[in-house]
Amino acid sequence: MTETAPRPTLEAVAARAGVSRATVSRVVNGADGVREPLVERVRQAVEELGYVPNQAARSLVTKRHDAVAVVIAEPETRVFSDPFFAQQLRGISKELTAHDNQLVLLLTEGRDDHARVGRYLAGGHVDGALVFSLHLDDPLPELIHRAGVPTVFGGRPGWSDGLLPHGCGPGRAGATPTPVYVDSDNRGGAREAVRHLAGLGRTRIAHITGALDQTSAADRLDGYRDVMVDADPRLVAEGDFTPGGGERAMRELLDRCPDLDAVFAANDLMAAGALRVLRQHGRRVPDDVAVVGFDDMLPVAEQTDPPLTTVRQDIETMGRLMARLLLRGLDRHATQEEGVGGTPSSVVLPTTLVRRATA
Amino acid sequence: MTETAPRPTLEAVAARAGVSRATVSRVVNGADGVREPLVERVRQAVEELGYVPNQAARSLVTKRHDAVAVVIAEPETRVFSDPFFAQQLRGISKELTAHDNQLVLLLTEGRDDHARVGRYLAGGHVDGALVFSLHLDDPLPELIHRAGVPTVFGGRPGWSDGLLPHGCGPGRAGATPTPVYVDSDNRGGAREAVRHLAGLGRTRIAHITGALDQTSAADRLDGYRDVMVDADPRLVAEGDFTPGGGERAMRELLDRCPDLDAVFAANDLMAAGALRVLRQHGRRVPDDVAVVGFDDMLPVAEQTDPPLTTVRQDIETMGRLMARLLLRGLDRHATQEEGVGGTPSSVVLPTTLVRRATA
DNA sequence: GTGAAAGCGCTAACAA
DNA sequence: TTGTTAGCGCTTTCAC
Repeated sequence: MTETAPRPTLEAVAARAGVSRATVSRVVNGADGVREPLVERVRQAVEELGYVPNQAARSLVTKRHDAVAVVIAEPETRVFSDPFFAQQLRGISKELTAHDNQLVLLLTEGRDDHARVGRYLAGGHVDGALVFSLHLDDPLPELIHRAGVPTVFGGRPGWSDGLLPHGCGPGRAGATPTPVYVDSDNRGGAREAVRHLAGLGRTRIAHITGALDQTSAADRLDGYRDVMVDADPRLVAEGDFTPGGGERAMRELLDRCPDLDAVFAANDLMAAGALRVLRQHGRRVPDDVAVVGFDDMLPVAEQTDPPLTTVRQDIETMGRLMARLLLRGLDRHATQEEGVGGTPSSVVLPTTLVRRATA
Repeated sequence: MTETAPRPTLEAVAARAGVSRATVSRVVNGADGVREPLVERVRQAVEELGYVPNQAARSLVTKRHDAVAVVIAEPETRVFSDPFFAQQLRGISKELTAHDNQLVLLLTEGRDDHARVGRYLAGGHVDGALVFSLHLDDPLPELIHRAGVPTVFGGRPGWSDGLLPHGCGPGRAGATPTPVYVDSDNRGGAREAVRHLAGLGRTRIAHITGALDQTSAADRLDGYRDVMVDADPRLVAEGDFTPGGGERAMRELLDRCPDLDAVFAANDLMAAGALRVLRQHGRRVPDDVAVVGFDDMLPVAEQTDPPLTTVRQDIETMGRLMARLLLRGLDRHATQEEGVGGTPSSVVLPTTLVRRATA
């Protein structure tokens, strides 16, 4: 299994190079003010001994970890099957590695996991956290808040309209924090989708919602209602952002309102499920029923039959932005220039309609 | 973004409870030998202060981290779209959390990432590593070896037949390590698949390989050849374990050998791709062409049309086993009982043929 | 420019 | 049973 020979320490390098620990530290950390020949000697000693700094020791004094946790409140099965997360993580990962930060992925399914994640964050393994796919009444924000870890949320948290859900923990933190988040203009995007369908002359426009305990789903529903002011409530069916959920919802809708002529699904995965059901029921798309999705997840939207018209949000950019916001906040923190660049605040990104063949 | 109030230390708790740091440490770590009333006082102080141990400080002295890295040598896009990884991670995750270990996921795409991962592992953030999806000539094993981190591989590493690829690093480690790995009986499973097809009376049996720089793909090809001793070499097309690769390979095969009557694909994803191409070309499955996959990835194998006959390997169990082997090894290490339970050694799991409709 | 020394927060001998 | 003490490996003043 590989043996664990004791790793060389700063001390060892210093001895070998014939200098003090302080000098080695300076060289290793790229501080200037060390004369060239010494630098060379130290470099060589480091090389020869295969020295790598012990991060625990370093963190103990610097209180930095150069690591950021990404917390996703979904079961593995979803995280690893919904391309949404892949894209978001890709964006985050790029930004973090560009700034030499490690990404630590934490998935939380159940209650036990929450406790574990809380301990991990509070244990000071990471400098900050990126949290997404929050659900209503999720204990996570409270936990994170108590852990005192700087955080940026992906998607507007459900409790942003006031206080944290369960009151503040002992000792930690002062005022109720204003959450910093990155989100798409879900409501606006939904409006655009539904208006597009209406512009096509459709009047019986149905909506398949996402999991309504997430703000993204609720916001898209609101957008739908903005346009369909007095819509038949039976035209709305609740989904859960999964293909299976989309199928179920579509069947339900077809059952309740056989005369529907359009469907706006809250994401592409559900739209794909809906398309399958429509085909099974002999409805032609877009002739009989027009369909619009949300996300523009390329591997999904381009592969459906026919290719999916959808609302595009730049997910990778959202990820990048989350990471950037967090790192900037950490920086600001470190350099004490509170308020110079201004406290980072939330960002809402615009969406665009991508026309393909389903509407 | 949340403020960072200084966290309370052991010292603070001790002061508040009116005991020594040692006692607090004992209580916090669940050591017995502390009298009940004191335990109570300490517990309360911990609670009141919201104390959480500083892991960096703890690791510095214990040299334990209760964290394990999972290293996957694939781009995010694949990791997050191939259910194989999801299942494996699920198994690993279950086993690790059962033993109170954190899972740290490290994805490595390119050369830069390798260096970063190497630094991370050598930096002593984790007690061990679980590595999979290794490719031939991957610098990872060498890096990990130099980092001196106990490791269990998922799938037999390509260099197991002798030494490490590039010679040993400076200072670290002694003898060439025998890699510990968990794998399926890829060759045996492939043989069974092909024999099954032969048993159906098929004679022009083609094979779509996986990425041949991975031992799993090479082993499955070997199994195919074991049965198809003097097969037409044109019956073998190279794929890459992705659906797109399966489609390409299938087209190639159809082009080269229009008379083929069966296909064994090295995984389900490629089999699904092959099925699509066969349908496009008007071949009926299994009447004209019988198809067998590998993996028995339920969300794939059961959803294909018709449902896929395939070689089942229990991926989640593989993951669990990898984690268990690693943890056991770490334990052994810690308790010095070298050799008592025997050094953990590799495991090869059996496969079974699952008959559905394609063969 | 370089080194000596203090101390980050914790655990683990060892004493009491 | 509890407290005292000595580091773990590193960074960082502060002298030289």
